[in-house]
Amino acid sequence: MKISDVSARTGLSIDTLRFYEKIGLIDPPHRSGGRRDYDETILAWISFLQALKATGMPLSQMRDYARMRREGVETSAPRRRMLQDQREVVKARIAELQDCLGLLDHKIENYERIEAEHAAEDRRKTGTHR
Amino acid sequence: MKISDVSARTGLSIDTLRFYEKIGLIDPPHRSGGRRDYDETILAWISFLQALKATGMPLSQMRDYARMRREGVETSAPRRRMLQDQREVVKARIAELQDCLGLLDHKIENYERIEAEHAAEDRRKTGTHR
DNA sequence: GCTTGACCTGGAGTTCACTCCAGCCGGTAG
DNA sequence: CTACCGGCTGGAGTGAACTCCAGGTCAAGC
Repeated sequence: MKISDVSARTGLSIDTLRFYEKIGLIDPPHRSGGRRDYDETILAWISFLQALKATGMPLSQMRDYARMRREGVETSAPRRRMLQDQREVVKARIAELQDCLGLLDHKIENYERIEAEHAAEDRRKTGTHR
Repeated sequence: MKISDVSARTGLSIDTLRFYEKIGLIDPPHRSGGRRDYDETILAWISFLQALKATGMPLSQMRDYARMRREGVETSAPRRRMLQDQREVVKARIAELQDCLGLLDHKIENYERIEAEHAAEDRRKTGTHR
């Protein structure tokens, strides 16, 4: 698979793929004629990276995870711990967002009330009552 | 209230408060002897800003909101719409994070399984079976 | 055989949201 | 009176995560 294929299938730009390789998130793929030649397994890994990113994990931590993954099964425990920690982060974030949702709902209701009053005011002024 | 008080009560640094003022998120407060002198109402506004920020809204949008707020009640509708849009953003983000949570749980279980097998393997090797 | 287009590299530039700094001022404690 | 503290300004610097660019290579199509 060419880099353009990986880009199309993952939604990451070609530049981002090379950037991720440079910082150690993605293993350097084989080359054919100087060009990167990825195998299919990269897609699952990238989609996992995208999920970690979606959780808000910084690239630096993702890089640590990727490094441990390369080191094999003996790093299983710390990797699991990383994911467990991240799960707590995500839970906390969800709770925070739910609080925000409540506040937004409250504010929106407030605006609706104000707009209704304002409209009533307008009707009274223009004499279009009832 | 001095800037250091506002900083202490909101958790925003003094630099951040001045920065928010510079970009138009916070109205320039009165000055006493050249120093900023905030009144209590600033606290509610900043806490609302912090909530918007927590939803992931960029400062540029928050600045638009702040500008409309200064313009008064006739901007009520667009402000309400902003908050409604942001509510959808937040809902989508919560859904995304919940998906991530599921993936993390799955991965963590996987690690637990692998670690259990690995431990079993170790016991067999060292002859400490059962 | 020449042009085109995809890919390569190293490095510079961008955006966002701060954060820090030098140099200045003015009120207060010793 | 002077030394210090907290605040002031304009502007530079930071870190994260890309994004873009110049200049080069190479295989394939016409």
